[in-house]
Parts: sequence; structure tokens; C-alpha cells
Amino acid sequence: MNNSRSALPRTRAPAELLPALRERIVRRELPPGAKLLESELSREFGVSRSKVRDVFGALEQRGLIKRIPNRGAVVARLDLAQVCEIYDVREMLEGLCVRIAVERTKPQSWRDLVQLFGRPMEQLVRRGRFEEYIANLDRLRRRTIEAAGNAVLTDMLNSINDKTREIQRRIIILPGRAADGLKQHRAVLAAMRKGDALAAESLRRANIRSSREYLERFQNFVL
Amino acid sequence: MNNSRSALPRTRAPAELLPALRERIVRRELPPGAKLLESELSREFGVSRSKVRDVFGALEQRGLIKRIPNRGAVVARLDLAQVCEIYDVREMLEGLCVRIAVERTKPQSWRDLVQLFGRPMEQLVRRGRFEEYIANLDRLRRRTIEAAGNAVLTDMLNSINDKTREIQRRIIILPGRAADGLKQHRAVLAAMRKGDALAAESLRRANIRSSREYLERFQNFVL
DNA sequence: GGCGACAAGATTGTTGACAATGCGGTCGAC
DNA sequence: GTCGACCGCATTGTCAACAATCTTGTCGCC
Repeated sequence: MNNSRSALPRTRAPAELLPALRERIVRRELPPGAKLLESELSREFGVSRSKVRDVFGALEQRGLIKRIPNRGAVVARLDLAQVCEIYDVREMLEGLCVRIAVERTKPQSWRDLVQLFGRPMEQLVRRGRFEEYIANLDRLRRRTIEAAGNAVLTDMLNSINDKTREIQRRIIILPGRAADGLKQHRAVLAAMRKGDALAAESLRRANIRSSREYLERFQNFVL
Repeated sequence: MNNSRSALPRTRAPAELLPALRERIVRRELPPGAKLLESELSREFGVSRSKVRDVFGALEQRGLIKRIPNRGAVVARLDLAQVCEIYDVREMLEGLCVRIAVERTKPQSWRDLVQLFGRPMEQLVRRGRFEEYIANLDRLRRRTIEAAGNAVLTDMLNSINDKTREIQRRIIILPGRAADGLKQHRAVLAAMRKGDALAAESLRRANIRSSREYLERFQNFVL
């Protein structure tokens, strides 16, 4: 079902197995429903089956795969209800993250991002350069998480991001979404630049709610 | 270091290993820093070492134990900073949980809990029957989580609860805390009874912030 | 007497073989 | 011709032996 290519790019390092598999799932290189064979991965990565098994355990805990006893592991599938559950949580946690980040940093530390989200991002949206647009969004995201400096929060947000990264990518390319999102992110950044933590939180939450509206409206194209 | 008793209560079922260990850690039967020996647990539960190993992996992912390569597994230790991180997240998630729960249920479905948190809980606080007080608190917690019906949120709250259950118990018995907490929970329940989701959320968050103040004030007695 | 190297024991990490389970195809009966 | 039982194959689950690593106690040297 999934051996679409016979010559795979052989990731050799044994410790790289978990992040490599995670990445393949997150990027939908392994699409939802794809079956994961222990022996196949064992050979490809040059590690023992036990180790593959361990990694499966970790991936299952993170909700990226589903294991059925004696039947193996498949990439987890998300329906709209589950994505909505995630979005409810995400709204709260991203809001918290921005608030803490603002509280713990000097307002001027966001200067470069404010600038980046001005003209440069405007151009990217106008020209439909979504990959770069998304890369910059991710830059903002990582900076915010790092500034918040809350390990528990970081884990949860990363877990949520793993499960919805591809969905977010598909939302961004929906008609009008990138422009809307950029406006909202600018508002958030403006509040951050002023050191107004509560406003930044509120605006970030509105931003995520807006993204979610696109998701629900265009669910047939996204899921 | 930790073989305080020679005749342990032998939990025999192999599938019971994970919940059993989890419970021991959460209840501090295995205190932070306690070393977990694979072979010992393997014998006690009558399972193979491989299975113990799997369970260690799961416990590590949940943040209940810490594994050091070639050095074994120890029960995770929490310092004040980490607990504060958890409380920041907990405040948001418990608030969200109550809000959704109220939005998705009929106001009258909370009647029994409103009543329970009236006279009966008052009596328990006054008489210092903390175990029963805590048991009822947990009843409210489980009902709320169930009513919210958000699996992602449920997992996160349960994970947080596992890590801080013992700390919460110690906060409750601090002088004045149980009475304060009860007042706050009554306010939350009153809002729930009225179907005012936003008020309930706000009040629940205030409740958790209050609990956190006790924690910070009495940290030497709690941690 | 204290410090460092060494060795023995204990513990974790890894591997491969073996058992159990589920799936798909084939054969036979009605 | 279709349905159902059986058998073989592929895959997962389990286990015990082996290898690697760390801890601890001892000895010798300074």
C-alpha cells in the first residue's frame, strides 16, 4: 500500500529514527491511515525491531499513530471534531504563550519581527509565496515559545503543532486567509511591541479563532 | 534505598503494570528521586523486563519519571519553577474545561454538585475531614472533564493532575485554604448553575490562581 | 591517611529466536 | 455458484541470553 518508491532516502543514524518518522508523518509523507511495518523500518534505518517498537510507543503517546494489538501501527487520522477539540486548546495555549512571552521580554526585542511582518510579508502574500510566508510564521512561533520559556507549554504546543501542521498549511493557502492572518499577526505584534501582554493574548486568540473559521468553512478542502 | 518493605502487595496482572506504577508515583508511594529497578519490578509483577521497559517509556513521556542512559529510571522531581509553569497552563485549561462543560450541558445538571458543595462540604471543611473533601473535589473535577468531552483537553488535564496531585493535597490542608477554596468553588458552581460559561471560566481561573498563591507562600511546606 | 587505578558485581541496553495472532487464498460442500 | 472451513504466510508480541556500561569496594602508591 505504501511502498510507492523502492529506493528510499535511507536515514542511517539510529537516534534519528524518532524525529525522522515524526517528520514523515507530520509532513504527510506518510499519510493518515498508512501502515507502518516494524521490519521494514527496522531494515531501512538499520536498527533493531525493538527500537522501532520503542519509537512506536513514543509516537503513539504523542497521538501521531494508532496501534492495534496484533495488527500493527497506522498513522492517526483526524476528523473535524478532533481538530476542533485541538483548536479549542490551541487557542488558550497560544494566547497564554504570547502573554507570558511579552511579560518576560523587553518590547523592543520584537522589533525585527514587527519589521518582517510589515513590507516583506506583505510582498510574500501578494505574490503567493506561501512557503516563505509559512517559514516566517514559524519563525515568529518559535521565538514566542522560546521567549515564554515554559517547558510544559512548549511540549503541548509542539504536540499540537505536529498534529495540525499540514492542516494549517492548507488553511493558509485558502483564498483570503493569508491576508487576513497577516493583518491579525500584525495586530498581535503591535501589542507585543507596546508590551501590552493582555492585548497580545486577546488578539492572538482572535487570530486562531479566525483561522478556525476558515477551517470549518472550507473543511472539505482542508481535511 | 527503597525496599522499605519486603512483602509488597503483588499486583499480578501484566496489563496493570502501567496504571499501578503510575499510581505509586502519583501518590508518592514512590517519592521523587526513587530509583526504579527493571528486574525488581519485573519480578514483582511477574512480567518480562521488556514490558517493564515499555512502561518506563510511557511514564517518561508523561513526565513522571526521568531516564538516564545506562543509569536507569528515577521518579521525576518538581521544583517551584516547574510547578509554576504547570500552574500557568493549568489555569488556562481548567478554565477552558469549565467553560466548555457549561456550554454543553443543561444548567440543572449541576444541581447535585451545587448541593454537595453547600452544607455537606462546609461540614467536611469545618471538621477537617480532608480526605472526603478531596474526594468530592475530584468528583466535581471528573464531572466537569467528562461534560466538556474534549479528549485532547482530558489528556492534558490528567497529565497535569498526575504531576501535581500530591502538591494539591498538601495545599488543601494549609491553614485557611480549604475554606477559601470551597467559597471559590461555590462561586464557580453558581455560575455553572446559571449557565454562565464565561463567568464560570473566570471564577475557576481565579480559584486556581488563589491556590497558587498558597503554594508560593507556603512553598517550603508543600514542595 | 588520602587519592587514583583496577576489578567484581550489578544494572541497563541490544539482539535474535520463538510463540501467538490475524489475514488471505484455496478447497470442498451444499 | 456461493458460502464456510481450513491452511499457510506475514506480522506482531514475548522472552531469555548476551553485550555494554556504570557503581562500588579494594588495593597499592604517594
